[in-house]
Amino acid sequence: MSDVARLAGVSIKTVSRVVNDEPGVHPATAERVLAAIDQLGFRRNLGARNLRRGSSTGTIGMVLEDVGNPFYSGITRAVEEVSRQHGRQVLTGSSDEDPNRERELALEFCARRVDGMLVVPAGMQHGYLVPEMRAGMPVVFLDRPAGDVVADTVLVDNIGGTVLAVRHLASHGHSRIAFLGDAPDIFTATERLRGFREGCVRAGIRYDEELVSMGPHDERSVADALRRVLGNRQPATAVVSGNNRITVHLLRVLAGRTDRPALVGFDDFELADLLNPPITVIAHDASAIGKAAAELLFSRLDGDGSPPRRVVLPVRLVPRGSGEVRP
Amino acid sequence: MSDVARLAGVSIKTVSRVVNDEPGVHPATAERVLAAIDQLGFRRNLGARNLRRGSSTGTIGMVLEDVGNPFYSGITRAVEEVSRQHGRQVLTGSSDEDPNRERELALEFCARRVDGMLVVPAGMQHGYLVPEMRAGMPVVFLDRPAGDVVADTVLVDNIGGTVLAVRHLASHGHSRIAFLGDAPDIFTATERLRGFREGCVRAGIRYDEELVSMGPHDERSVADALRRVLGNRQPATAVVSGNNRITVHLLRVLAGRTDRPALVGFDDFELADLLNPPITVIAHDASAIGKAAAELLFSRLDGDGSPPRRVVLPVRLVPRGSGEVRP
DNA sequence: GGCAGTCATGACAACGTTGTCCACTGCCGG
DNA sequence: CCGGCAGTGGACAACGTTGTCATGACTGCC
Repeated sequence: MSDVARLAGVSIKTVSRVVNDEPGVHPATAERVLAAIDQLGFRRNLGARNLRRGSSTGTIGMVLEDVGNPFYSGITRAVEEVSRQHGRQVLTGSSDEDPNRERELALEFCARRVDGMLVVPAGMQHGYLVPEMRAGMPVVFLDRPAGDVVADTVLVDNIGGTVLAVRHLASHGHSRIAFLGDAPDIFTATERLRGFREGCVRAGIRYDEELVSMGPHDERSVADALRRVLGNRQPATAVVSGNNRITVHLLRVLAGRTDRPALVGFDDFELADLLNPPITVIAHDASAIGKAAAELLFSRLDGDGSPPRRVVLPVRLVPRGSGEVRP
Repeated sequence: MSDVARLAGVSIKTVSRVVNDEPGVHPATAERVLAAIDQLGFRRNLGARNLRRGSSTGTIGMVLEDVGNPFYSGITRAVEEVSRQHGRQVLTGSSDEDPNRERELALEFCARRVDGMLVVPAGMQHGYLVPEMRAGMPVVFLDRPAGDVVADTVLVDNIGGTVLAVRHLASHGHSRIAFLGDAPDIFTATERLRGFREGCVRAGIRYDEELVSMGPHDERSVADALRRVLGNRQPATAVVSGNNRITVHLLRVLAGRTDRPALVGFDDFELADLLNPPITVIAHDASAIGKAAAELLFSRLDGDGSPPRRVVLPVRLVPRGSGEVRP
């Protein structure tokens, strides 16, 4: 900046005035300054600016499980969109379900003085965020609630979703329904299992633990689980899958078989409608989650001091065929 | 920091020494300082630190087309991974193919003093980056080359890919092959078209402009284009699709028809193998692109001053069925 | 001509941190 | 008893900006 000032023959403060569009600079002077800026390729240092002004850094942080997963990248996209409208950039990091990594990323973002943070919790302990939150940094948790702090949270109706799935399958005559879910330390997994159980009760079906297999799941473990529930003395005639990845594994395993059980998957996914049979899913909108969470975050940044909110977004069953099979 | 110093009864410099693990602090003193830090929830301001040290900001910027697109989110994930190994955070932004937005994002990242930048070009003019590059900021372009600057670039073998696709279809007896590509101002689109043409020549097939439709494409325009090439006096018996989104649109359009042409799609996508018929694709690895680009960037940051490189990653044809149909 | 009132500009401090350099305390050997 | 040395701690400047306030040159008016 002082280089620019020297070249334009003005003081550094005048350059500052020009780059900040402050009034009170003679047009001819401004012209000279702009020319100098252009010639030197000067770009003001936002870090220094933020330091001096004590103002926001213009960034928000986002910790999620895996940007590579279409579900989370959909969320990311929506968050980016809302952030743009509010003039903020987004720092992202993937935790890979590792609580330490989540913590590391979140604290790193704090040190960078993000204006706010969106977190898809990997672990159950979030006490480490309390000092920041007390210092005024808003945090919104997405997809899963925080372990041990009260904070804004955006969830989908996990329980309602699996209740719907079971009801749907039961209404098509299934009474032996299996559930393949994610690892039980993941909030959404246990909620969906709970909904599954509740759905069984409401539909008057016996809840059979032998038909439940909780992850972590890869293709092989899904194959094993499927073999088990289908090879049972009283085999399952339908399966509810706990998330999009498990559904995909399941589809790949089922591709080789002829005795395909009915299937309802939690989470919608691209091309589900073009498979044979098309896959019935519990759909919810990833971008809606991102949008709701980001908007909640920005309302906090705009001074909304109301008590922490818990937003639960609705899910809907999209019947496509795979769940309408009769046993 | 001065609060911490006051609470611990030391000078602010001593606190600095403690947080930086500098030698020359009495263990008992360090203990007191750490306790004070913990009690106050102090987190050092990385912005100020970087300003003072004139060191790297520990961030890299990444401008891409749309994080929500699985192809780019795969790249993002790989970039994140490599960046983590090099101790950097990643700022991302989606340009939506808008050159102005790309420029805006890139300059914003520059103002934040990112250590380096990865750019999927939306436009053809990148002169605006020259000052930064001259000032030592490495930039690597991905998926498409920069318009008017010489710089590191990571591409896939677009031409080779469509040549392969045409050869494959021709070897199954097709001689009337259509090409549905993206907008011609997108580098990959014209390259793939060029490969298509070249493939026709090599296979001894007549290249017929009436069978080519360049986008931008949505589902409706794909349907129109398909109707045109199939309704031709000499209808196409096979289609090459120019990218994953066009392929998906095409699949949705084709779902209703019985006279399905053979199909080879550029870009692999999840579940392509589970469709009926399974979709033959020109596959390349999104994460390999991200990894290669990020590693190139970090090698520049580590001082590699060799001339700009152009890395072209191989593609391969994955035969699955949709391309093996006979006319 | 003098005086208030504008306008354009600049000097200086401060943001939170760290590097440099100096000062103090003991303690040792001569 | 003193000089020097090792081990500590602190004062101060600087990073690149911007907010505050002061300065100086003009203008218009009595």
